[in-house]
Amino acid sequence: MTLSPLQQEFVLHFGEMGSRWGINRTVGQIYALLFLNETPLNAEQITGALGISRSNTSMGLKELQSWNLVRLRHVPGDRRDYFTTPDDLWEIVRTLVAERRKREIDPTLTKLRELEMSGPQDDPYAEARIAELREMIEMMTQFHDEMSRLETERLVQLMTMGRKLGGLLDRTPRLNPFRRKTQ
Amino acid sequence: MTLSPLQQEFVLHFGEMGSRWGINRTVGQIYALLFLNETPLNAEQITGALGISRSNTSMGLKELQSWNLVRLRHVPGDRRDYFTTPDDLWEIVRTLVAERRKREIDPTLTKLRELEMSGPQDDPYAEARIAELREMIEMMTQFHDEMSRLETERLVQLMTMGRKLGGLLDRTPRLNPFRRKTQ
DNA sequence: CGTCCGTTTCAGAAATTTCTGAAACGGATG
DNA sequence: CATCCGTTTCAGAAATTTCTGAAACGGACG
Repeated sequence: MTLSPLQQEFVLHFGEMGSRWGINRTVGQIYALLFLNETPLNAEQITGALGISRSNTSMGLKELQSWNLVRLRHVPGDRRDYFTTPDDLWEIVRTLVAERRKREIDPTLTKLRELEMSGPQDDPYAEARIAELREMIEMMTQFHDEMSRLETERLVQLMTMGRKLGGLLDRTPRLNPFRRKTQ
Repeated sequence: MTLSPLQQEFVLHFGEMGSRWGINRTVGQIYALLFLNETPLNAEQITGALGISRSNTSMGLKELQSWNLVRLRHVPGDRRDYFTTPDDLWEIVRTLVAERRKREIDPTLTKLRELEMSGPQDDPYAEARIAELREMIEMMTQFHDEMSRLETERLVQLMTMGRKLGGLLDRTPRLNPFRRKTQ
């Protein structure tokens, strides 16, 4: 497996961005490589293409699997594991958002609820701040839950509506009985 | 400055989450501390409360300022810098999203455009994949641009509408001339 | 202009994360 | 049940990130 200059550059970029994205360089590179390849790759091919150790590849693939970012494939008559990324970019984004929420938001929401459970602590400002934060996070996660139920087509439709969404609120009185401005 | 048990636990949690959020422990802790305190704190107070070095505090504050996550205040007759977080949680979220986009998305969007600029590379699948990715990111960043123009109240309104948004698409034919299903 | 009070910088130390090679593991097959 | 082929684990090495203390800096004030 040798990489085209295009693949090379893309892979290196994903490697560099890896740490900002909460994964490491290798994981970023492996993902990039799979993303650009139509045919699934096995661990040996990945190892060769990226010039990393076999065990590093194994770790990286495990990590990507824990993120649900890769699909495992099997080739008839070959018992090695082959990996790809989903074709559908929207599916990838959904997964990414869901997994980041799981790792970055949910533990904090749990912690905030715990802190509230442990009763008044004689620090009214902090308590209010924590409650407020919990409420906001709940609102956002609930919104996310509902958006993730939408079919992709609907989601895209909403996104492309863009600014019109704001105006829409005024035009749908039945759904928005408490709007501030009358038209 | 001594912390209440509530503050203590909140601060430690933010410290632990820091690395998942793309900041480090200290930065997370400083932010948490400021978040829970109504009155602004100076670097010395932060240093004492968290038991870290003065220079570490300085670095952390610099980092938080680069994220636009803290506000600088001055107390009359005192030339030390005092810091707080904005009161408005929505403002905080807006900032967070904007900054993460700047760090995690924009560089990649730039890179993708560069790769496309460098012309056909005799790797049609990779090229198509890159173009597709760029288009999706553009759609999402554009959507973000438009959402960030909305007043907070509107945003909250949209979020609490939740699932109704999906159905809404069918009921607004003027804004959605290409919808698939007729009611 | 020198002192005082606070902030920032920076080089090295400490801690953490990532990566490797070797060994253990596993399960299909003859 | 031994061998073969591939995967996973793991302890130590390497790299990176974070943190510290000391020194440099800066600007207000007498």
